[in-house]
Amino acid sequence: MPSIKDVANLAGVGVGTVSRVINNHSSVTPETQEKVRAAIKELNYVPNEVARNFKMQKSKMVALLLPSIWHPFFSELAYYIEDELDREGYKLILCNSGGKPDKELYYFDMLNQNKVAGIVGITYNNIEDDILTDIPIISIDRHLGNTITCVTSDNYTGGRIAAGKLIEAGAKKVAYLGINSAVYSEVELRKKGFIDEAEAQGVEYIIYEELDEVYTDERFFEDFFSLYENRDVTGVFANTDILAAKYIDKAKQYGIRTPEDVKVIGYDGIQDNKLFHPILSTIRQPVEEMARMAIRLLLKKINGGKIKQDIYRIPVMYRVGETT
Amino acid sequence: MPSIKDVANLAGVGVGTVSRVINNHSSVTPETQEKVRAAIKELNYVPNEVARNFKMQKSKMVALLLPSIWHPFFSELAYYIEDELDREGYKLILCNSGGKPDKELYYFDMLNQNKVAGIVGITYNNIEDDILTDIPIISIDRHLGNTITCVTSDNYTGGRIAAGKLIEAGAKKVAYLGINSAVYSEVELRKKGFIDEAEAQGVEYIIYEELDEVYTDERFFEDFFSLYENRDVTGVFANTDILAAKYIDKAKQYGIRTPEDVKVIGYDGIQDNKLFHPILSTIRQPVEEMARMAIRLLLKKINGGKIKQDIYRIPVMYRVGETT
DNA sequence: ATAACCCGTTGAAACGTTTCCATATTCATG
DNA sequence: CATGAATATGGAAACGTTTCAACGGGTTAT
Repeated sequence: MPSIKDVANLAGVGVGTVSRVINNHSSVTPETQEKVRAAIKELNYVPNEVARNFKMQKSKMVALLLPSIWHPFFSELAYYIEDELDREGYKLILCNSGGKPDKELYYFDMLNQNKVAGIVGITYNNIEDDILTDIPIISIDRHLGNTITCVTSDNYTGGRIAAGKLIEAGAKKVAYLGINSAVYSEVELRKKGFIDEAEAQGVEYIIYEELDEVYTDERFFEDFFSLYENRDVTGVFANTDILAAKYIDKAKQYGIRTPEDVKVIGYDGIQDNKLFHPILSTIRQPVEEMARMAIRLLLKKINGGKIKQDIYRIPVMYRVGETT
Repeated sequence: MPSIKDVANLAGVGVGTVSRVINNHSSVTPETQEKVRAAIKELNYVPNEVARNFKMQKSKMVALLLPSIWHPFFSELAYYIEDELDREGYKLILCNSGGKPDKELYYFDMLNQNKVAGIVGITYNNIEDDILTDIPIISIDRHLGNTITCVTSDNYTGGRIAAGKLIEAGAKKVAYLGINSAVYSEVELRKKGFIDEAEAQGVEYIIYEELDEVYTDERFFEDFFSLYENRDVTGVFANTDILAAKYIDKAKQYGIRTPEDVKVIGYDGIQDNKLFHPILSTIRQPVEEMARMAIRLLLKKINGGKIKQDIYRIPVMYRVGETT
């Protein structure tokens, strides 16, 4: 494997000159450039990126740390993140934490050792400031503390729209269904928007949540349907699409039909084709914009730029399906 | 950021000793070890993995090159691949080629420069031998040439099972539906198995394919349904789940009901919950086994091991859904 | 004619590891 | 006690790149 030195020798120039030709830094005369390029071609030389990273003490690698790439929301996000990174010449390292705090810490440690240029973190715990010495980090969909810039969808407005659309579709009593991990604070805004809209319109509402994931889905829904005051709910806003689909499935077992008896709206917009039913009415997160925005902000940080806001909220859209 | 030298100085030992303690290579007395560990702790030293990679002329990074992580089949695969790699202390670089040959080459080039330890390639073109100087590579689901070891599901048996199950479910005339890229040779076996089983059972069959992707889905199905000889098909084996779902959707528009009028079986098994309908009857690819097998083989290659077979076929399973 | 300057170029130093050879120490053996 | 073997440690070299101080030669200004 030829090195820059071999190129320099063959071309009859110094290594510095070769380096400057490769990176076209300062000026090199056209003749010299030609000689160098010829030598590169002849030797089939390719720059050793690892050596470069080492010398520069930084790499063009960005890590994406998320619970599971298997989840369709995250895989879509990852797709756009990789695309945006690639446009800027960065590589993506993928890390599945499984949502486990210790695995997240383990990965932070590893990324630290590997001197990645930056991290996009979709974590379930707060990130301690002292974990990351000086690696820029952006979070998506989770507000992790004021030091870390966060890109998220406009959860509050999403909640308001959801309530509004349910009511518009004829719901007289609406319910918010949520399963959250405790530190996942940003999602609370979906609830808040929902409540505010229901109250603004004077419609009765219920909040039904499971925060600590001690319940199984089974128990969660069993309890919901057995509670007397939930009997006359005619509009349901589930805080994720998956939860909405689970609700619809369970409801059917109780003889409650969607959308005839109850209107349902989810959140995320993970269905990207119309092949499987029910097609959920949902608050669509602008995944592509979130991904690209996150990367642009991250690269700005990497390049020493200052970022003004600490939360960027991208507008959501209501997407009508078969469940309202 | 402290280096190994700082640790050595503080501990009052040589750099070699520190290195040996970190990697516990040859013997170091317990006392010396203790001194070194204390110094490491005090300085908050973490080994610089980039420098190590540089010196060793190899990294613990493996690249996964695939058309799109967004596709549920690939995202499941990626999940298990990352998991298996992580167990062995390897990191995963994710590359979406979009199925574009030039992007694939571009990535190969990049990975070459970055001296990744190995590549899992799910590509749409044949990989030229000369592209990869000496990076071990494994392909999944695509047989790319005899030099490259391939892990795949047992496509032939899958095809036979599909035909068998359709006939068992009462189909009198069966059809194979396929959309393939031309070099994607391994999938041909699904067709071959299908044909062999239909012939073995003496059942009439049709092969309906689109190889070059010049048709839109629209045209593909329009032509299928308008062909006279396709009218009495009562069993359809689509070579992917997505294609099966599209077929069912289109068929409905023509007044053909599934499974009443036609039984449908897909291939892949991408649905991992029972929330969306129709739940496809399908030939389930053993994604997890394929992923782990691929990584185990790749790591074996990386560590200089010899691999006996050049194709590893993992058994498939028939998973019954609502469409047969 | 000399000084000052500019431009293109050179090559050594440095980045943080691992490895290997040399040296120092310990220990067992005769 | 002398010798040799085994064990423990130190430190220089090397990996391939970038960068920077220094240099040479040509041009311009004085």
